[in-house]
Amino acid sequence: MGKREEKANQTKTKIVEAARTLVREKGLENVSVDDITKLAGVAKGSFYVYYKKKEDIISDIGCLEFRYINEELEKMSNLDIISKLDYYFKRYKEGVFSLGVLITKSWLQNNLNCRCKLEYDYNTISNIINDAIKNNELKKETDVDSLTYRIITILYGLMLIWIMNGGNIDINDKRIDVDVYNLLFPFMEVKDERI
Amino acid sequence: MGKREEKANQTKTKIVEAARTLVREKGLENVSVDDITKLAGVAKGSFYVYYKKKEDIISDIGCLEFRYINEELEKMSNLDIISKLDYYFKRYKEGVFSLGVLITKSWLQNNLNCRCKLEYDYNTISNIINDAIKNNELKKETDVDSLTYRIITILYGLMLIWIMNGGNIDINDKRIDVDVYNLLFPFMEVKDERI
Amino acid sequence: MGKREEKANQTKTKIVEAARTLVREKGLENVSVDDITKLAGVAKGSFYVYYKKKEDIISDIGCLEFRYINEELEKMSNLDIISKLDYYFKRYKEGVFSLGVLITKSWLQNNLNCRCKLEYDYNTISNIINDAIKNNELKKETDVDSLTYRIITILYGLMLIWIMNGGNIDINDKRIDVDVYNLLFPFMEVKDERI
Amino acid sequence: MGKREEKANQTKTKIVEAARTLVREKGLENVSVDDITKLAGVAKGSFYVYYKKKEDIISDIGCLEFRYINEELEKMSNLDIISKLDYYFKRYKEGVFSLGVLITKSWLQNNLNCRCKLEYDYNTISNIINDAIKNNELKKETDVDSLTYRIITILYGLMLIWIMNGGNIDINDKRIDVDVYNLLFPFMEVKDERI
DNA sequence: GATGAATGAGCATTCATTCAT
DNA sequence: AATGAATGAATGCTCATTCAT
Repeated sequence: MGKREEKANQTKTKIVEAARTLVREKGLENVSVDDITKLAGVAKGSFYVYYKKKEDIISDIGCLEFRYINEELEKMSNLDIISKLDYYFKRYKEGVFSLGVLITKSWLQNNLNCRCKLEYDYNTISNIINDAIKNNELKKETDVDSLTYRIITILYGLMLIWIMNGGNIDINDKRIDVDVYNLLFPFMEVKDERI
Repeated sequence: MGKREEKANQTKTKIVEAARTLVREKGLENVSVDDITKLAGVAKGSFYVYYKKKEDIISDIGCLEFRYINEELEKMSNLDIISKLDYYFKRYKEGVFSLGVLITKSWLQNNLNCRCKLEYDYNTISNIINDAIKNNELKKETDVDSLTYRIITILYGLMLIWIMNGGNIDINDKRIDVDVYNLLFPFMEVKDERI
Repeated sequence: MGKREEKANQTKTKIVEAARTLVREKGLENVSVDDITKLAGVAKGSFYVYYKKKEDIISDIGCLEFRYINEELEKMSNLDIISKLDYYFKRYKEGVFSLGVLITKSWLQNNLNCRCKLEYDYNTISNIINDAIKNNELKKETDVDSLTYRIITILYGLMLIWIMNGGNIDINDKRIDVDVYNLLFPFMEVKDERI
Repeated sequence: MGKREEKANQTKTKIVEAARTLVREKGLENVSVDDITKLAGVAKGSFYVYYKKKEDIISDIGCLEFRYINEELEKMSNLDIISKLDYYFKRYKEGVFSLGVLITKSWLQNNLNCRCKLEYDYNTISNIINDAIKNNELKKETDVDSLTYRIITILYGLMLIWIMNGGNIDINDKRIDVDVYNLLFPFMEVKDERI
């Protein structure tokens, strides 16, 4: 990477980090491009070197956090589905938790119309389920589509509750706990003796 | 009702209906007070006769729809919990459905910071559960708080998925179907022979 | 006075008193006709029964206070000029004092363009001076016009200083004290032995 | 100065000059930002590049004029107090005169609540007086505070009279003339033989 | 690439005034 | 005389975006 390229990268990083800080505090709608570039210590115009529209920066702020989760999941292929989903729920909650209410809210609002996040999450979860079917953890006749949606529903429901609570809910609060075992119970191949 | 009062009512109705139409199409943030009053065929200032701030109209547009549900539930006290919750989920989806994506989105965004809706829904559902415990439908030791949150989680998750799909999901689509029986199974007093 | 007339008078009185209270607190420019009529407990339209324009109420609020002074002065014709002016300055300060900063400010601002107040005060003072000349208290060659202006200058200067201090100056504070004797000294017929 | 900077300066100047013209004609309250920028031939938004609020421009319009006076006074330290005060009154009147009624009125109204101008003028005048005491022009026991206020009272009274006359009073009109000698007479160290 | 002055459409909100009842 | 719903012009201010340097 040449010096020029390096400097450019620095500028972009400064902008993203400033934006992240401000959006976390006040939410995207209450942060102006002016605020961002001022905090970043760069010129207003520089913002538009990297982003066409103000909103375009959101994906750089928020998605990153969630992408980590999926990358980590890929390295856990040898674990059973319950462990994977437990982990997934745990990390998801941590993601929302660490991002803060407002950043999540902004991210939510700016993605509310596009299906991209939904599709992304769908793929992650359906992959986990398909793997489990291949490994005979879940019944062959499991309706992957339905089960995936059932899980996403819970995921998004948790996110919304957390936001509506203003973020004032502990990550381990039992009210937002998910009982993965009971969730999967009807679909499991070899019934466990538990219960 | 005198002539004056009647006319005043008409004016407010015109405004709410115009607002409803526009917000449904474009979302509150993209609708100006000017747009609303122009469509309603009244003066801009008339809007402020009835609402102090632009956002204040949202509750008149949206909340009504959801309140109906709860009123109806009260009339169903003789039914069993599964029927009640089935009905509740069905009506909730219909509510979101008939309101349209954007109106729901607006409503959501303008209520995201206050816990009022969460509390309202919490009360409705925990009442249903408590009734079921009294009627010996659910185990005495059921953790009402947890179960209520589990149901709300699904409710809100569904709402979010539906919105993220841009409203293009059929109300009967099995992906957003809720299996109330399985949901309650671990808490039921007399185990059914099913499964 | 008939019953009708009496009621009408009550309404007007309510309006003036409400306006007075509000203007005293916030200044006319920050008080709307709505505020006034709401506090008065009458309909907005009633305001326009008595006043053509919003500003028209100011004279009813403010001038009254100052008119008293002049009426009182007329009853003091037998006193010497120094007593009269001492009294005049004292009452003027009391007037500004009791009206409050904002009402005075409003009154000032709404009369800044018209000469009426200036003329009114001019007449009052020049009358006092002319009387004094007749009574041989002041020299026959006294330039009435100049002396009147000299006194008004001090009067208005005091008022302005008082306002600029936000009204937080004591009515007896020596900084806004006027030494009438020294002021008149060069114009007095029979030099006093004082000093 | 770079081209950019130079241009920026031009823009600000255009705005101030346009504002000055309009405020002189109609008073700040009757001039909109739109009017100003239209006359200046710049975009409305440009106004807010230089001023946060509309009122903020007043100081740029008005204060300048008065600051000149104080700067000039500093260069006159070798003159006697009567010359200095004569000069001060003369320049003050000229300042108000050249600013126009409405600009002064605006400036007055926007400073009426803050003591800054009063304090500024207080300092200027008390400096002159203290110098005079040091130079044995005035008695050592002179109450500086009182005398300063006495002078300011006249200053502000003159300003108010001038404004109330709609500016239609000649700067040399004897009615707004100040007899500095008589004003200082009681405080002078070595009594002149005049009178 | 970086800058930041300039833009100008856009918008929420206020409020004096009117007039039918 | 009293009402208060309706009016709609007026206005301060924001801010995403452009572009000459």
